[in-house]
Amino acid sequence: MTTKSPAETDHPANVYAPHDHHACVDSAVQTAKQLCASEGARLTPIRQRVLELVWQSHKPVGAYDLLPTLAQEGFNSAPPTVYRALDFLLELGLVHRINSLNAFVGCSHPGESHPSCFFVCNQCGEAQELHASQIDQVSAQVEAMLGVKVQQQTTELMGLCPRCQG
Amino acid sequence: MTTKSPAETDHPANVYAPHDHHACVDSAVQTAKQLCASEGARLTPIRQRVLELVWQSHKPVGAYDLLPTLAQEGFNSAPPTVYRALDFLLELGLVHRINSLNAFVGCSHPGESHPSCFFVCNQCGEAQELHASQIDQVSAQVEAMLGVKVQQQTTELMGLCPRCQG
DNA sequence: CGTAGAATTGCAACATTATAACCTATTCCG
DNA sequence: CGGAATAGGTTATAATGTTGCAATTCTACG
Repeated sequence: MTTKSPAETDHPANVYAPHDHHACVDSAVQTAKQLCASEGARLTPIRQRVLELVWQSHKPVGAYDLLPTLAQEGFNSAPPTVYRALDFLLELGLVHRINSLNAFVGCSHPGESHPSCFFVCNQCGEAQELHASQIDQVSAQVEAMLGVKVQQQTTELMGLCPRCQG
Repeated sequence: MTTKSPAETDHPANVYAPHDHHACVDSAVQTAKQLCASEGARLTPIRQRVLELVWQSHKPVGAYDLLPTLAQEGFNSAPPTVYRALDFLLELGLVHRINSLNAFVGCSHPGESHPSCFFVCNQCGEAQELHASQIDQVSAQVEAMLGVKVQQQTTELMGLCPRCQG
């Protein structure tokens, strides 16, 4: 695989379309390594493995779902281990948390700080990260309306993906 | 208090400004009664009391926070009791759930189905429901972009309210 | 009325998700 | 090296939410 800058990642524009998912995982790990290098953060084996496991599919995954796999692979697998790895990945923006599901999913464009916005299929569970242009305008509009200062923003849309509508 | 249609409720446009909070609670209960009547739903004592308690402030409140008060007042106060009441109120759109806080807050405009959108102050914890015009356009934009069908939508903004920016 | 069916509530146990506290091991860097 | 900072191991527990079933209350309808 050729080296790419963090911005040029191999993620499909629509996860509900067929795609080479292997490339998703590879790309996520590559980007993570670069980001950690540039931030002086350490992508330890546990952290990298948790990142890979989160990326195993586009379905948000619960922290406890990761424990058995980590145990099988000889990693420590107590809850704090996984939560610490996830917290690390969250801080670097490598994963997002889907609050309505208590679950975690890989970020398709880490590095650039951005509001978290996902569509999640109610049936198959796959989540697509979005950069709807309207979303970015919301915080500005709200700041103007209320006189507040927005620090974080997350939007979660649920419904049926193209494959699950028929 | 004069009777009002559900649309004409007594809620301030900005909860961070001083307001007669008693009117918030009264209005919420009145609206709930009307809505239940028109829907053929039963606003039982527990359900009404839970609604009132959720409305005691504009801070989202955890389900377990309600248990001691209900117990003091002679209501049953096991978790299922509260969760059932909250589920009922959620279904009727009388309260919203703030997923990032695992907490519940009164809806200021029940009756009209709408996306849930809140600003929550990271410092004082008070939550303001919003009807940012951009928000309503997001689901249409996402449906067009991905070919999905959106069924629910929630947005949560966190930051500092006018009073807490000092 | 009065009873059948539906909705609601009481209750006990349990499941899931997340964190606290405390200690050891590793890594970084002067 | 040696001390500070970071990361990980371990145990226990907190916080949040659910299941299943029995008992009760309400409602509609004959």
